[in-house]
Amino acid sequence: MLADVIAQMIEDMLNEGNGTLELQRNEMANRIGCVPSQISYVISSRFTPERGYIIESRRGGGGCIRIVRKQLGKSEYLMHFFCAIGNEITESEANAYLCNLADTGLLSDQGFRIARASLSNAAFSSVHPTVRNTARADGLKQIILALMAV
Amino acid sequence: MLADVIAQMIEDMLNEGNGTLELQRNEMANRIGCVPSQISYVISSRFTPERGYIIESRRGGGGCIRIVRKQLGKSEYLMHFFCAIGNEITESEANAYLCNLADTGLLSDQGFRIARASLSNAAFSSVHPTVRNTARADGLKQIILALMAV
DNA sequence: TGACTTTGACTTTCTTTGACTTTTGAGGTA
DNA sequence: TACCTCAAAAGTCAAAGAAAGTCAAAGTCA
Repeated sequence: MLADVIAQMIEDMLNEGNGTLELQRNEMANRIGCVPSQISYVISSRFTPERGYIIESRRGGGGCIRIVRKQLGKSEYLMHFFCAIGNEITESEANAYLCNLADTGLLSDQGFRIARASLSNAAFSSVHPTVRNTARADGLKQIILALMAV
Repeated sequence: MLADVIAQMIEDMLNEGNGTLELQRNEMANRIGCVPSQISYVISSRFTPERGYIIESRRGGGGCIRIVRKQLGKSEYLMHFFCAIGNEITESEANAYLCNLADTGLLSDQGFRIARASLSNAAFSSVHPTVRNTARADGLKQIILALMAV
C-alpha cells in the first residue's frame, strides 16, 4: 500500500539521519509519484506525537517538514500519566498531577510554575465555563507530550 | 534560502558589533546579489521588536539602517513582554515571544517546551475558535506573571 | 458497514521581485 | 544666508511564486 511504502521511506531516512529528517513535501511526492497531500496524510497518521515523533514545518519558498524521533525511556511514566488524564480536569486535580511530576523530578521548578500558571483558572477566564475543564485537560496533555519530546 | 542567508549575515554582524550594527541596504543587496527590498523584508520579518530588536534608519545620501539588539534586565524584560501582549495572540506570535524569553535565558529549555505546548492550538482545540486567541493571551500572561514571581 | 486511503481543489503562509514614493544631504545660486 | 535642485539613499506595496495545510469526496478493504 502506498501509505506504508511512504512510511517506510521516511523511517529509513530517519534512521539514516540519526533520528532527524527534513523533507520537502512536493519534491518527495514528485519522486514517489503521488499527490503532495499523501505525504501529509502519512505523517499525520503514522508519525504522531503519541508514537514518539515531533513534527515541525515551514510554508512558503524553501519550506520543509521536519521530523524528529525521540527515543523512549522514562516516558513510560509520562505515558502512564497521559493516559490517566480524562477528558476534563479541575485546577486542583491538575495541580496534583503537576506536584507528582515535580516530585519525580520530571518537572523542574520553573517548569512546574509555568505549567501551573497556564492551567490555572485565571488563565481560562475567557473560556466558556462548560469547556474550561476540557481545555485544561487538553493543555495538560500537551504539556506532557512536550515533556516526552525531550 | 535567501532570506535565511541574509538573516544569518545580519546575525553575525550583530555579534561582531556587540549587538549593534549599521548597514547600507543598497550596498549589501549589491554584495549579495538581490534586490534591496529583500533586505527590508528580512529585517521586518526577522528582526522585529517582538524579538528584541530596535530598528532605525535614515534615507538619503549616506543613509543606513541601524539594528540594535536590546538586552534588558529581567523584570524590565518580563514587564515589557507582559505589556506587549494584547488581548489576543496567535500561536505563532506566542511562539515568537517564547523564543525570545528562551533566548534571553529567562525560560529554561523545559520551561519553553511546556509553555509552547500549553499555548499551542492543540491545547485549545476544545475552546471556541472565537475566544481561542484570547484564552491564549490570558495563558501567556499568567505564565509571565509566574516567571516574575520568582 | 466502518475504518483507513487516495486524490485534488482550495487556503494559508512565506518569499522574491520590481515599480513607485519619500526623505535627506550636498552643492550651486541669488 | 536662504533657497532650490538633484541624486542618493531607504520605504512601501502589490503581484507573482513557492511551499505546506486543510478538507471533503470517492475509493478500498476487512
